[in-house]
Amino acid sequence: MLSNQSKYAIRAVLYLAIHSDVKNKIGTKEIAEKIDIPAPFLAKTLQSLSKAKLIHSIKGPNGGFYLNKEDQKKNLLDIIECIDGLRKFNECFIGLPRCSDENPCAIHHVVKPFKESLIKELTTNTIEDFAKETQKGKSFIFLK
Amino acid sequence: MLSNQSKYAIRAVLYLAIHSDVKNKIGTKEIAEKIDIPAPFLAKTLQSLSKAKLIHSIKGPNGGFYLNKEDQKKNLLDIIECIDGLRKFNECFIGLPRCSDENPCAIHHVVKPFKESLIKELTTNTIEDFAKETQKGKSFIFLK
DNA sequence: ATATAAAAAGACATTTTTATCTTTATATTT
DNA sequence: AAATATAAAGATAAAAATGTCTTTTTATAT
Repeated sequence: MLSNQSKYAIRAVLYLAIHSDVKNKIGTKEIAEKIDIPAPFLAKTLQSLSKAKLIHSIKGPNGGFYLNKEDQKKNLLDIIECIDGLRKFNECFIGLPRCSDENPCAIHHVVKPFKESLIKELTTNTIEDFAKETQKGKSFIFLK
Repeated sequence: MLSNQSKYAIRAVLYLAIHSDVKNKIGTKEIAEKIDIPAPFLAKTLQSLSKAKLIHSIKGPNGGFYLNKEDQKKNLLDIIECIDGLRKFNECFIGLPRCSDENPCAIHHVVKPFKESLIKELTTNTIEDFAKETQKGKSFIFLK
């Protein structure tokens, strides 16, 4: 479904949502260790998110990545869009170039409702919302 | 979501469901042209399906691929399982190794219902069912 | 029997994704 | 101002997915 990179991005952003703010920046090494993903690849990933202003960063000693208040209000589809693009979500399940409601592929009507509701879930819930559930101990972003 | 190969497999199988039977075998070239996908890659794909007995084939002059009555009763998840495996459907949306109902990832509860219903749709409808809708002109397996 | 047409099998090539390493730029601290 | 820690950028490497080509096997038709 998602690329590894998008998965890493989501986990890293949720980690930042829980543990960082403007006063507490976090480096790639810590994040990579805590959510158990390759550090150099994560660095690349966070750079992309930072360039897109979905997260923020400061260089130098005591620098690192963090989410500000606005960043917390973004949603997971913003993250996915930045890393993978939305093609995956929009394109036809069996790869027809012009599949649409008017000219549906053989399984269009079976797949469409799930796509739509999934997108709705990923856009109406904020990063903060997901982070809060994890902070309450109701869900996890790492599991060994 | 699905790999290209799975998408090709589904389209090819639906093509065979509509156009083939034991008396009317179809070669890779015809299928590839009709559903607009690379012929050699399709050949590989059909060989895998054939090996798994999800479709059938005969070598030699007038040989080719076809679906028998039993094959028509199989479902699309069988096809996907043969080509991609089911890992994609079972694994955690954000890549946690031990994500489960008891230890859910941060978005487990948001994603789970869609996965389950999608799997249900892909298993309860047969290949024949999808083919019939296409034969009625209500859906397509190629679209230029 | 022989020739032929098709799938099956296997080797090869390309592209994309994933991952790592090195250098550069920049804030911060001393 | 200098040293340092960190992100940013860029180059390289490895693995997986996608796609192509060649050879072998086998059923059919002649």
